Amino acid sequence: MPLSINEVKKLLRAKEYKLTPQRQIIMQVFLDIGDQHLSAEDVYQIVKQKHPDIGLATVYRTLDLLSDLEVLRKMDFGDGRSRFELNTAGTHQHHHLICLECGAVEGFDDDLLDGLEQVIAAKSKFKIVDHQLKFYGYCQACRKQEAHD
Amino acid sequence: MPLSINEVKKLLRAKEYKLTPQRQIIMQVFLDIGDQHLSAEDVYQIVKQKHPDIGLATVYRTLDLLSDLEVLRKMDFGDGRSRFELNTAGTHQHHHLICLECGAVEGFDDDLLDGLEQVIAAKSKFKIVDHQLKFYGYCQACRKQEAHD
DNA sequence: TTTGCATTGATATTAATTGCCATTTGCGTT
DNA sequence: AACGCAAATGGCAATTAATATCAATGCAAA
Repeated sequence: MPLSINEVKKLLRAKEYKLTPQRQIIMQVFLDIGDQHLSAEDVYQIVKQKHPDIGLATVYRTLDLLSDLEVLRKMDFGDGRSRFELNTAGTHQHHHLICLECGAVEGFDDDLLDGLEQVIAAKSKFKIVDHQLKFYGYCQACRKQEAHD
Repeated sequence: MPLSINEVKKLLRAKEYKLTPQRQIIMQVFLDIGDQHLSAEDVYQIVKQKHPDIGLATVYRTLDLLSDLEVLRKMDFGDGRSRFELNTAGTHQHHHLICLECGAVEGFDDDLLDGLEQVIAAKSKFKIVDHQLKFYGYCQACRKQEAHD
């Protein structure tokens, strides 16, 4: 499902939230930028270019809200700040390769774990609704510069 | 390999580090406590009971050092602070179930992904050295209180 | 013992995020 | 179309984890 602003609006309304201009502007950033992951500060900088009067607190609040709605997905790459990206769950799962040298993050898609959720759920008492998989290693650029093989 | 203080000492010496009393005390916390994950603050509080003169900065430095040595493993559960636990890599991989309601974290072991690393490595240009898998859901206690099924 | 260097502990600092609150705005109701 | 009110916003203060700084300490080798 290629998420549109209107669909986001419906999701908001369903939980008694409003689609304010600020929320729309922030949402549009993700729709425009595609499958990239952005920090709150990233979003703030992008948004400020055309809308200098938007507040950083609003950016944080909106990102949290959109994450609650599962429109965005909040991620943590271990560098102290959260990243957000469009949640494309349902179609395929998005995972990440993180370079231990330079911190670069590369995404990749795979469905291999969909079955695994049920296995784990059966073993534990958890009702599992989502999962996140991260691989750590060395990216191509860093492998060339230093001997990591 | 059931890690002992002596093995840690060897690892330290191999990289020209010393096994200071503070480092030994902090390491012992993890050896005593078993497979639990602790935040830096947790470790600080535990250590202070018997050794009130130990500094928080030393705790942070030691946890980082032991993580570099791969004696500990630094983890992020998305609540803003890092956790550390004994690294049992080599035997089996340790993963986590995180409750979205109360934040409880439960560990579980599984080898299912060992083969997957090679598949991903082949598809990407990364040299993969580690991975981390987290499942999000609702723990048994929270499932009883609210309807999450 | 003396010198050198890693380590430590206290404190200051940084940086991300959240809290607070007065003001504004969207939106259903008149 | 104007009203009323809760929701939302923006600016800034406060919080919190983590790191940097630096003088003092302590261990190891000469």
